Amino acid sequence: MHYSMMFLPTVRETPSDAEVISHQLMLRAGVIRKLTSGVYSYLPLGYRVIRKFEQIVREEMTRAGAQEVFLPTVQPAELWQESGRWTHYGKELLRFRDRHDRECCLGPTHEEVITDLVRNEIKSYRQLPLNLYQIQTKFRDEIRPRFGVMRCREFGMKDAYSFDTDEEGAEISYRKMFDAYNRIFTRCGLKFRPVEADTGSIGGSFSHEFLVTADSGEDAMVYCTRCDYAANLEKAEVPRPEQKQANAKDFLPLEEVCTPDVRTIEEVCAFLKVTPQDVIKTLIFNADGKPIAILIRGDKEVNEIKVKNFLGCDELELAMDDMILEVTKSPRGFAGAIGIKCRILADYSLMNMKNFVMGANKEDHHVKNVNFRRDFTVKDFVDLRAVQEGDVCPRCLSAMKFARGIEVGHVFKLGTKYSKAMKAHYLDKNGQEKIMIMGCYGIGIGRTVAASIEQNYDGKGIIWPMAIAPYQVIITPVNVREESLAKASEALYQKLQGQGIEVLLDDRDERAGVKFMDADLIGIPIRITIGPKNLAEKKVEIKIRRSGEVKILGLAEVEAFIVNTIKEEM
RNA sequence: CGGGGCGUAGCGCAGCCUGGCAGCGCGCCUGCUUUGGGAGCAGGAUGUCGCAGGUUCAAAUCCUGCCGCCCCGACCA
Repeated sequence: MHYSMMFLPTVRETPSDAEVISHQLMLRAGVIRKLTSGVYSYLPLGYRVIRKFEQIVREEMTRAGAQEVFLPTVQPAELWQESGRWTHYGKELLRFRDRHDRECCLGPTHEEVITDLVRNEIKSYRQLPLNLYQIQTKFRDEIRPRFGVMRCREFGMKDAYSFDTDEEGAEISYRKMFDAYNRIFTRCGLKFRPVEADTGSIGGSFSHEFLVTADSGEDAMVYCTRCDYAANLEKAEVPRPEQKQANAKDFLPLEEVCTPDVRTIEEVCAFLKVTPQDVIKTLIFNADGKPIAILIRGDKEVNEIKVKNFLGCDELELAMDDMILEVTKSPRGFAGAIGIKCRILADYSLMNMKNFVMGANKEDHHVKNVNFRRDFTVKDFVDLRAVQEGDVCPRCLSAMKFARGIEVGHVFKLGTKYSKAMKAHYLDKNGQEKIMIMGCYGIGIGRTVAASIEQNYDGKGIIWPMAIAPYQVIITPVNVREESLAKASEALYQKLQGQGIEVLLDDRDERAGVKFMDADLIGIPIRITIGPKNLAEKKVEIKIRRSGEVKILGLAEVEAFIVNTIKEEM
């Protein structure tokens, strides 16, 4: 491509509304432009990157045995009503009516459509397993789009869906996708980590997120410093402490104390001269309209997702004052387990506590020296708390570290959530009707590209990894008005293109400095500078964008060197 | 949806408080000079000051309503 012909608007100044580096650089380097909130156009340079990444995804999907399909964007409400998600998906699902007043939506994901397709065509175990994937635009009406293409409303996504006859088959399908994802992100030169994750509204039983490590990432994870345990913070488990037999002889007498206007843990500790480790927090939640009390040690925080998953409820929020009054007979700030009028869940952190402090379910009162069994009983201790700095690995008890990342891929074992609701059945060897076992596997296309920039940039601009670079080489004649330079550049351009190399020839009548700046900004991995001094000796300069390394090579050696360098970096 | 901010030339912004000629830098166009890290000089074009209404002799500026965008939170994966 000749740069002078290319629609590649670069911008010197940083647009004021771009917060993260990838967003700023994508705008500056002419990769994307915004149309409206959360909706972006990809310009030629950006679209080349997208297509290169998609190509890698296609190759690895094919290698893993998946077949590409192309599915509708507009979907009828009936399908979503069948799966139950018409009511459950919420406002992110953009709904509208067509001219016949039929309810429709824009597909935010395609489980319903694919399940419908497969149930209509697949009848026998002989036709399974099957893995179909699509690379398409999806729409989620995000409450607040942000970070450019990273969290937007309209976005490109690869989704694969697997159908198996049984659990073992589903495990194999899942593993294949898991491996494929590792290959895909490795090929793109990304530093990433698969972590155990919560399944959220997609549903299902088991899941991994692929997080590209970046401080700007929206996801927090913990990982073990010794074994390979890594989990999203929402999912991260806490090891179950060993339960020691409490000796009733150590129990001090229960004592109610007046604590006027003392509500928070800090206030209680200051007032009673105890530490947060001596106090039990009693939090009243509203779970689908029913009150539930969560007991947790004063220095810990509740992980609401764990509570939600344990209860299997749809909605969970801290209770309003009227509900608190109803179950504790006291205002907010004095809840405790003794005599409370609702179900109680206790976190692991309480297991070996004795003589602790908690609310008295009475205004301006707390109780001291509370003990299990004697004062109240807990059926079972559950892991309900948010992992904190200092927590150890649930698998091997070694130290864990915190990190942030960008979710670029997510694999789910769906089980029968959709196949059951939508009756995706097949006949097994014995002529028995069985439900298919499903999995789904997504990759955010634009988001991965943005994540790659978050990991590959410097003060001058983007540094594309070779595998997804829009062009592998940029040829920069220092002055196109000098015919010898222009000619030599054009000749080299033709020669490299003949080798199948993707080359951008900067034939603009611009000053050298401008061209260098643009070449750095748009992040082409290899720059060949053609200047008068070197050319007089039949030499050119090669500069590697990432390392800044410079080489002077004879014209005859250039081709081999470039071919080699590209091969090494792919 | 709650809180905050912004909307003035293609981009980045000043002007608004205290009403009185529509500005600056970059970019763009023309010419000359310059040509290996965002050139210099000279000349030039570009505005529904987000939209609508109101106050006023006079509104970018004050008032009301609406729209759009950004940030924080809630939400979502």
